[in-house]
Amino acid sequence: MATNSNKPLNFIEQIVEDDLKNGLNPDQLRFRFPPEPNGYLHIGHTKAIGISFGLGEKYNASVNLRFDDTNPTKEEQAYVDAIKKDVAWLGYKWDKECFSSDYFDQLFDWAVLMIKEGKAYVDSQSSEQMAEQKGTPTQPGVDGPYRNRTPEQNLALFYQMRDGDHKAGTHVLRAKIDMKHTNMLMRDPIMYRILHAPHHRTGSTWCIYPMYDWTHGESDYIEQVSHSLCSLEFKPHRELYNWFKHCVFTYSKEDYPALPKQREFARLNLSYTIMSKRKLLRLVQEGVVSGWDDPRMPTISGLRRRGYTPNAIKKFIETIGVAKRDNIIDVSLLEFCVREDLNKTAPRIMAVLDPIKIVITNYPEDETEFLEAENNPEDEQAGTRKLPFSRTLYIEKSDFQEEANNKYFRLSLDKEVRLKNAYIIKANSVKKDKDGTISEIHCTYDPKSLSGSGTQESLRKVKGTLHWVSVEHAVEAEVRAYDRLFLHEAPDTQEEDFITFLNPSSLAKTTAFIEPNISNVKPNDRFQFQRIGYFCVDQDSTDTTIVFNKTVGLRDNWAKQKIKANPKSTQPSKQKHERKAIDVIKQLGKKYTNLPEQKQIKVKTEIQELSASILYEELAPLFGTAIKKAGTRIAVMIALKELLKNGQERNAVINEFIEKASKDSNELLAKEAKI
RNA sequence: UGGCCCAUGGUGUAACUGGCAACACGUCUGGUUUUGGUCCAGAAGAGUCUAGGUUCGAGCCCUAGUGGGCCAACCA
Repeated sequence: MATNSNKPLNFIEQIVEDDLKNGLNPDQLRFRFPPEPNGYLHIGHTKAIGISFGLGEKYNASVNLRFDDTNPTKEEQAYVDAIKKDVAWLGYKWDKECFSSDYFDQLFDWAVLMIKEGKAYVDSQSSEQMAEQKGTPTQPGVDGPYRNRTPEQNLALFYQMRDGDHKAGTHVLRAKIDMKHTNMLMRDPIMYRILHAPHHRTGSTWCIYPMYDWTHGESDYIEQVSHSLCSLEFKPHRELYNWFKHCVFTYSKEDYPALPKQREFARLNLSYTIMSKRKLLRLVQEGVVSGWDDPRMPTISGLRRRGYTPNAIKKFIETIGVAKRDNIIDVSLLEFCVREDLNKTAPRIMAVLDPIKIVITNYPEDETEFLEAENNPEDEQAGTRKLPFSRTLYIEKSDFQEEANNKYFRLSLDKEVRLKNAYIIKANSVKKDKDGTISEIHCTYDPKSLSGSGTQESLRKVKGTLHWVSVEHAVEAEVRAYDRLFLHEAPDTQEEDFITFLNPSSLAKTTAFIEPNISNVKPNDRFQFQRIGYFCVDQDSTDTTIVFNKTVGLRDNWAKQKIKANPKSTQPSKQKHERKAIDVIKQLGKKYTNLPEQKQIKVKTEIQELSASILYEELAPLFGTAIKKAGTRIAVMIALKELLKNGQERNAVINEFIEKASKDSNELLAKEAKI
């Protein structure tokens, strides 16, 4: 596998490398992505997917897709299917498709062994009672009344639980660990609960279901996963993960010789959006969005429908890195990644979103010309197409102002502008409605200025180039433009209900006029509407109306300039001089390292004395006692820091110090090196 | 009155395990351009949460503090 040797390793890769160095056989490397099928995958999952599958690719190791399906009340086959579709769409290939429910028998057998060993017991209290005995993070728990049932009693009850003899909530199986443990999860965690609910895979076979902690690690173990990677909030679970892991290892080390290792990374947070399945589900259920695949959703299916590409998403995940500190990544980075990809691949077309009519008065009434246009200037293979041009055209309303200053590169009266792939035109007059709104712009064109014709006129430079579309030939289409779903940068972190931060105008539907070369488009086809942004064909398109989703706008420096107030002040760093002085000392130290060992001690003292004495001489007048007391280099540091708070001439003083110190020290070093 | 984790430009990640804090996005300049896109060239912006300590030398090691996060579901 081609590993990027010059790219620094993230801390997880570091761990893998260390394990390999310490004797782990590369063949034993195995990873897994373990979603619960209770919702759709979102961009946050993509990070987890990218980490585990990325490791799989890097080390040529297999990666399982495992559905953590231990809670039948929340899980559905439909989610399983959606998840598989999303992972496959991203371009990852899993080795085995696994289900935690496949291990229910094995888990049960192990639980029986644990009961026999006295490591698990049946508790028959209410959840409230158990919660009370559990204590709090700051207070230890106490043992419950059923904690010392005999293995025989426990076993009998456990079988009854399995056989459906008890109602939900009456009994649970608990691991017997330590009710006073500082880690709450170790205070006799529940392993099984009774749930008379059908499971999407095991049907009504079971009425007891294992809990996350008593399933996840064991599933890793059964699949012989080497590195079980999850997000930071599972860190406290690691201790329990290891406890269970060692229990089952004693029962099955012949069958499953290797022990998995759980490691945790910080999950992804994206600005202006939420990343919790529960909250996303609420948006769907309350009809805030049209579904899990609404293009405003941060779900993979939403991003797909919005026009994002797997490449763009992968690039994004690669760029954000992996670490352990909380983070909020700005959406602008995601947007950069799609633009970068789409710029290279999306064919360009002309589309006018907010039209105003122009009439080219010196162009023949019923003539139509077909002009040649490049499909993608970034891709020579993309070829060209023909664009119909006629006397009456639409241009963008925002591309015309009756009067404008010369910062405005677009069309205004008596000014010239080029129509992309066509002619240079000049605006002569406007026609207005009774209420004063402009209904038509009357222009004249320069017939010799046709793009690509090679004439002198065609080579003339004009400031602006506009996109346009022939009124007669244009195709109408619905365009859906999206904005961030939330107005708050981090709606997840706020006390208030996240719903209150919804952006009321996150969706804007308009009718656009588009060049006619779009008759054969199909859903998911992506285009660049020139000068506007990237758009893709939505699945809602019909035979009569095409629907486009706006993926992302082009970068727009013009819009920025208009908004811009004033840039920040640029203050040079105040401490430049001080830093430089410190660097000199460091450099002297470095050179000293290169000396033979016997000389180091001698030179070291000399350097110290030297720098101290220089500073003393130069700075004592300014600082007096602080410096006088100091006989070592540390005093130099102190003095330099003091400088920060004092007089004006310090820069000159320090400059002198730097010069003198380096000169003298270098001489000294040179001399010592020679001797 | 606990345990665990984390702290580096505006954002996100680096820093070869101690040697002049780098990369990407974003921002700003200039150039090219028939997309105010792309591309090219350049700039500004942090001295690494604070205070001590170890060291010739600390973002990296030690101590204490501060700030943030996670942990008390028969959820995962």
